[in-house]
Amino acid sequence: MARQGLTRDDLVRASIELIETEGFHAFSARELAARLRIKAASLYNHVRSMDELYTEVGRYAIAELKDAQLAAIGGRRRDEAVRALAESYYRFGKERPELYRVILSLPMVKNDALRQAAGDIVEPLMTALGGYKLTEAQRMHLQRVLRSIMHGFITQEEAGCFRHFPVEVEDSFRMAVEGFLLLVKNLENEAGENEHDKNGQDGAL
Amino acid sequence: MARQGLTRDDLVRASIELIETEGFHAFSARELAARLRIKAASLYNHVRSMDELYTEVGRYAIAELKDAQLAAIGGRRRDEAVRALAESYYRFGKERPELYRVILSLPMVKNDALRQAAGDIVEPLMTALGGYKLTEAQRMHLQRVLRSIMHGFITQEEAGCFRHFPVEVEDSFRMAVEGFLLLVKNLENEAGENEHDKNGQDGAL
DNA sequence: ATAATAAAACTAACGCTGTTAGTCAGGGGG
DNA sequence: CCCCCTGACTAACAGCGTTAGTTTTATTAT
Repeated sequence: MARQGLTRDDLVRASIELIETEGFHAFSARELAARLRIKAASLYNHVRSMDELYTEVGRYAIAELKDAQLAAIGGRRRDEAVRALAESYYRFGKERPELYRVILSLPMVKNDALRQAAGDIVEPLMTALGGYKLTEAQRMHLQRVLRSIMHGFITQEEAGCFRHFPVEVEDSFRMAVEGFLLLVKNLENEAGENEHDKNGQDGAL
Repeated sequence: MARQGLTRDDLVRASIELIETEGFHAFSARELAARLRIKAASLYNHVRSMDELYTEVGRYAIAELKDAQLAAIGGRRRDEAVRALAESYYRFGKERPELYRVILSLPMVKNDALRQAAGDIVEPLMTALGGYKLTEAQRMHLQRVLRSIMHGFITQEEAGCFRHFPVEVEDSFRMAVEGFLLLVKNLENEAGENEHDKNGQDGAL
């Protein structure tokens, strides 16, 4: 009615706020519209579908996560960089669970924008791994390993899978990260040995 | 109409089949009812809610996963047991993705039946870790670590997060498992050293 | 065998979801 | 100044889970 000059970006911002405050499940066309003092149908003047809007929130979430990770790495290198990265990832999942849920539920497949955004999550990881003497292939594998560890921890803790044992989840997580560093060192050492006897790609792992 | 003598179990079975064949998203009251040649409202003669039915499917999925893991362990011990367990977990996620999705989406929190079922997933892991010289607390932590790795890999691969790099996902997974074994051995050795100088709980990790 | 009861199906409806079509009003450019 | 486009509106559709109330059927008891 009052023609308040809403933009597509306003919808995205309102969606983010709605999801972060009221939670994942509260995201609906009519609820979002109500917050913008608009009827649900009017949303479609700015956005093609609710899905598109949700995807936009996902891109924001990914960007936030990426920034947090890059900030965590800062000037750190090697183990310190990895530890800081892992901790920031873990914190993001705990402190902004709804945003992280959005990332989880994004169907990265068959969506170009999201596929590109997924690359944004990879980047800080590859940066953190850049300080080690590794092949590019090893870095790719290790990036997946570390990401799986971090991702696995957050989702399972949030799902309540970690409540049956009376030991601290953060300690478990730290142990996982230290284990990862062990693996990295092991691969580094193997490479060093192979430099002597030119054994090529057939390391123990 | 024809009173075909449907049982609650029939609904669960039909739900499982519906989800496994048509996929996660196709699970709806009316679709399920149609397959049973029944109207949606009639489902409520056998089940309190769709949520309850969905939870039942989840319990089935967890039981299947547990069985697969126990079978994989078989008579194996230590590293062999862990490798077999990890591989069977990974296979389950790839071969029955819809069932695994169900497990993922179960809100384990605030549901006693599911909390108990969650314990079923832990059991084989603890069994596989039983062969190592570890404290009970270490086993609990390590169980979480391994579970996070396996879980993280499956979910991320299914979400399409692993497509940006041209290296085999299975190789990454194997690297992760071998890294986990490295961690386990490291903890075992520390324990051995501490037996000499009675250093107590303050290991390097 | 027949009457009573309980179980399982039905229809109709409610409130919610995303979405579309068609309508009306108001501000900016020719 | 008028026109027109944009952004709002209302009404409606198809789908969702779910409830109430009704009818049919099968079993059980007399």
